[in-house]
Amino acid sequence: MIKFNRTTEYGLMALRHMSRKQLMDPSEVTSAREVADTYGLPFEITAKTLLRLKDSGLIQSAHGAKGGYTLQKSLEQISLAEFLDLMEGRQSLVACAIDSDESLLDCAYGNRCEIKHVMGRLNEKVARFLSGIQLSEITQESFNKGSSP
Amino acid sequence: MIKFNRTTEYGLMALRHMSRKQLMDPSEVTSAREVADTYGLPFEITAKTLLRLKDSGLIQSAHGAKGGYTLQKSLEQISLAEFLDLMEGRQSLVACAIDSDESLLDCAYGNRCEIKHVMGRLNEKVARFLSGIQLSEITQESFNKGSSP
DNA sequence: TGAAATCGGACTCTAGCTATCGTATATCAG
DNA sequence: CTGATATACGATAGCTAGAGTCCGATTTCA
Ligand code: FES
Ligand code: FES
Repeated sequence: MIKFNRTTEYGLMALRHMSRKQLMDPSEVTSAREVADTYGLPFEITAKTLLRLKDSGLIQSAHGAKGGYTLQKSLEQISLAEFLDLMEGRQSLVACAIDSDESLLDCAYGNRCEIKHVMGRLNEKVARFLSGIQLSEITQESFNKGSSP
Repeated sequence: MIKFNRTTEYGLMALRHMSRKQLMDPSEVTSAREVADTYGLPFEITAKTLLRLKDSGLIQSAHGAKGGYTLQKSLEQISLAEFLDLMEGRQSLVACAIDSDESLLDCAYGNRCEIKHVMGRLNEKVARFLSGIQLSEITQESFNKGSSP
């Protein structure tokens, strides 16, 4: 149903790591090697993940020895929806209802399926839900525990 | 991020079909062949899907010619969370946080990962969100369009 | 000059989703 | 009784995306 892929989680772990480090000294840089070694992650994938975060504008990079990454955007300004878009690409509940318009693209049953429109609206509902979650809620401890159980 | 698999959508299409049919005459039965032919779905998978719905107690089966399936449970009593559990198995945002307890099972980074607890709470939040959606909202037209944008 | 870092591509391996085939069993109509 | 139409069930193949690995190029600091 709903599941993060590995790179998404690696990215969250890295962002949390950098966020905590830069709380004290904002000039501190973090290398992919450091993140991988700290948490036991595969180095190459960690490097690719950080590169992706950099290409997305979330972090900054510095080449060469003593180089590494630093946070560029405040994690309060990024929603989980945006982050998932960046890491895993825009997804949809069903293949043919990413947007209400470009629907029939890769769905063979688009013309006969009667639940497409409903799926589109449900999709928007999910997107709103994910947009309401700040990345800082995840990378910091103290994630809102009790709501209405 | 979040995506239904095919059998889940086939199941929803079938439930909607049966629901509409039985609105007028509750004694009407629906065969897998009928569903598959109506919507152009592969027959074998449709049959397997309906069988799964029957094993889950959502629908009833009648063997032999003139046999088929009939709705057993009211679709208002089933949440999207339950349905996804039935169709795709209990899933989690991350591999190691299905429940707050049995966490470290199949996650290699469980001991070092610092976002596991947060992921667990986020997972519960998603579950509450999906539990708040009735299956009838999907199988009927008129899915709640505007909430808080 | 070498070590450490970002950058980039190509490749394998695997698990899970999707689909198909074949077969057994049950029921109704004639 | 027989054939048509159902459900029920298992085995299997193809495919795709995810995850991980390997190799190389470039940049920068000491
Ligand atoms: S939304 Fe694609 S077949 Fe229904
Ligand atoms: S929750 Fe599994 S590694 Fe973080």
